[in-house]
Amino acid sequence: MLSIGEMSRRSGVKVPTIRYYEQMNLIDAPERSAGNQRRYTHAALDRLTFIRHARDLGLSLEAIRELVRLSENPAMPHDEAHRIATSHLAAIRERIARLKRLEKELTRVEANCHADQAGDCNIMQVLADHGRCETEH
Amino acid sequence: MLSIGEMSRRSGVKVPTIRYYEQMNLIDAPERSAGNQRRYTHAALDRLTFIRHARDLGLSLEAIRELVRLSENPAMPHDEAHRIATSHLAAIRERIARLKRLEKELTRVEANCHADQAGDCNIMQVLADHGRCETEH
DNA sequence: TCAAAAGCTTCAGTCTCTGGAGATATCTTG
DNA sequence: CAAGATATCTCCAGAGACTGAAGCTTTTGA
Repeated sequence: MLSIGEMSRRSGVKVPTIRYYEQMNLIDAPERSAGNQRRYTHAALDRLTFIRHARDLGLSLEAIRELVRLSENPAMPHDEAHRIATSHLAAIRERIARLKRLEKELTRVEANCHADQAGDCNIMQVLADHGRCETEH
Repeated sequence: MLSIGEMSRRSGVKVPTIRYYEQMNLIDAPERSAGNQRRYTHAALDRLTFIRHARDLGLSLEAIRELVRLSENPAMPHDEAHRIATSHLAAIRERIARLKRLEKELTRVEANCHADQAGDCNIMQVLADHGRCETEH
């Protein structure tokens, strides 16, 4: 049995956020100790980690709620889960591509920016010039 | 002179968001038409695009406000701008790495998921198993 | 055993938008 | 030029996803 702090440490989700997820019905209310403190199972930790990763992926809590529901109901056809998850894939790829470009530029900047004034600083250039990039917005 | 809708189309920032940025002092209040509608210069469009990209990068509006202030004051040393921007670089790289991993896995899933039930669906596996991944949280 | 650390509930606040209502302005086309 | 469609205006409320503080109780560990 894990305390909420232990859950937080292991999942990377902050304590108040875990309570928030419980309130939002993303995770089940766990058992309580004699003194009314939350005590989680390892299954609960797995679910929380699942949520954490789905959030990293950019899924909304609503989408995650749907996925969680489906995963608890494994007799249900998976088309729905697929639809929810894949509907985010294009957006994710777009985000990755943009971030990768910016990362490359920023890395270059970091390596060789020797300007003495903000106006000459590459970082400004990167952020400003990127406006003329080919990505459609 | 650009209308707010034109600004929105060209920058990819929604109309209410542009007004919000004005209210938050991220962009200057533009001139108005005789009928009180906002009319923007191309410089304003550049600035908005700058903000858009900085947001994509994950900078907070507060950080952007600082950068904007610096970029308007090009006589000021750029260490500050550098500090603000580079302070996000590690986090960005981390995000990219995580997203890349997940994208790879999701792509694989998309290509060959033929399960009939949610319990067998790779997407669930990906999200759940990723909990055992090497990334520290 | 007893103090420090962790947890509890409640509630308010933050950040970054986003949308609706109702009124006004601008553009387009007949 | 008139009229109708479309775009803007302001104001305000709400959403989504947390986050933190206050004041109190429980657990832990030296």
